[in-house]
Amino acid sequence: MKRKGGRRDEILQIARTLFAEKGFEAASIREIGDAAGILSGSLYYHFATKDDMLDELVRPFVLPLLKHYEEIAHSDADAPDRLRDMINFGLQNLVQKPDLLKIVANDRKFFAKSERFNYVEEAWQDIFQIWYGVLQDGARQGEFRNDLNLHITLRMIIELLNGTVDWFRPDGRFTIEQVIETQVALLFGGLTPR
Amino acid sequence: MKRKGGRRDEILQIARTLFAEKGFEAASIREIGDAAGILSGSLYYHFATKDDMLDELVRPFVLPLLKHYEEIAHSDADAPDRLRDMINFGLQNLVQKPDLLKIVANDRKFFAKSERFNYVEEAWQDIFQIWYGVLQDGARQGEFRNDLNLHITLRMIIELLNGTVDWFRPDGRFTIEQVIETQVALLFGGLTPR
DNA sequence: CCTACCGATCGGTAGG
DNA sequence: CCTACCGATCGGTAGG
Repeated sequence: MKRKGGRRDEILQIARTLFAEKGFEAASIREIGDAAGILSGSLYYHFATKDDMLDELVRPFVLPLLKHYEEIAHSDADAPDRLRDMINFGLQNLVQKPDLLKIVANDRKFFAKSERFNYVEEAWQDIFQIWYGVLQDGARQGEFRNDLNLHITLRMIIELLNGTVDWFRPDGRFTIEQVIETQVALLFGGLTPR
Repeated sequence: MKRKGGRRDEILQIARTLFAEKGFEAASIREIGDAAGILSGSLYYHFATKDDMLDELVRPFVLPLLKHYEEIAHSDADAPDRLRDMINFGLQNLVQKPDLLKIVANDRKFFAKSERFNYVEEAWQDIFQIWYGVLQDGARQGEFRNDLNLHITLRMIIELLNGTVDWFRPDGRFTIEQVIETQVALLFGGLTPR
């Protein structure tokens, strides 16, 4: 009885892979069907629409993501430690759920223009606010430099993390730990030797 | 006689806008026709294929771009100055030709998979190599820290610049000079006060 | 889950 | 540059 949704879940995971690879709109239901060994029309026995498949994948990913960032940001560590923790979490999350992060990061235009998926863009905005708060705290406490435009700095950090989605491969030359170390070192210390 | 291509060029500039806005594949020839006040079929009086339109836009943009980076990289300034110049050029270029940079940065997947447009991805690879050389020079000369993984650092810098394409607006809150200043300051000096 | 479709849209074309 | 199309592909459906 628990196994009833087994096939359904298999299809959903196949869709996840294709959405991440080609983008949601570019991935066709015929490709999903082919990969699942099924006719495209038969997908509609399991799911009402293509959008439903996306929603079922993305919703349970985005909301906990936001919640986790909130938890880190509201801990009582100092701003540099919280920033480190957020970078660490963001990149570890990339390794654990690369497909979902790719979808959510690369299809932002689609989510933003779709009423149904507005919550994804809203979650991004919330996450940005959380990062911004940490930057602001650090600048006020003198833990970060106060001569930087924080909005631009925030954009830079976000691009940095979301951009990593498109080149990092777990089986590649670098471990995620190396990437985290380099990104934290560069972000905190800069290129110039001290 | 010189005005013969006037209409043709108008259409090309309309296509440029739409390719940048929606991505090359998502922008349809019907949208281009509509925006030009023409039927989609009539576009083929001016251009043989949709790919031709893209090629005519992208080729004369990409090759000089690569050449310009090469010139900066081969100047006899020290590595930090060359890096500054490259960032400066990259961001000024973003202001002057935002559409073309968006196309070339955002449709990389398409260019990479298309044989005809391989030269775009190759130009990116060449540009990355140029940046990498400057980073390497600086690290060897002791002008940059030597404890950073340069490959990962390079990725970070590229993402930083290409990511700016998606949020910077010339009519927005920040001037490009502010963005350049912040990016250079953060990249060279880091978040931690000295 | 298959058979057999649907209307809409895609890039592109022949003939004027 | 328009008229009037083409075959291919899209997301989705009725009936079994």
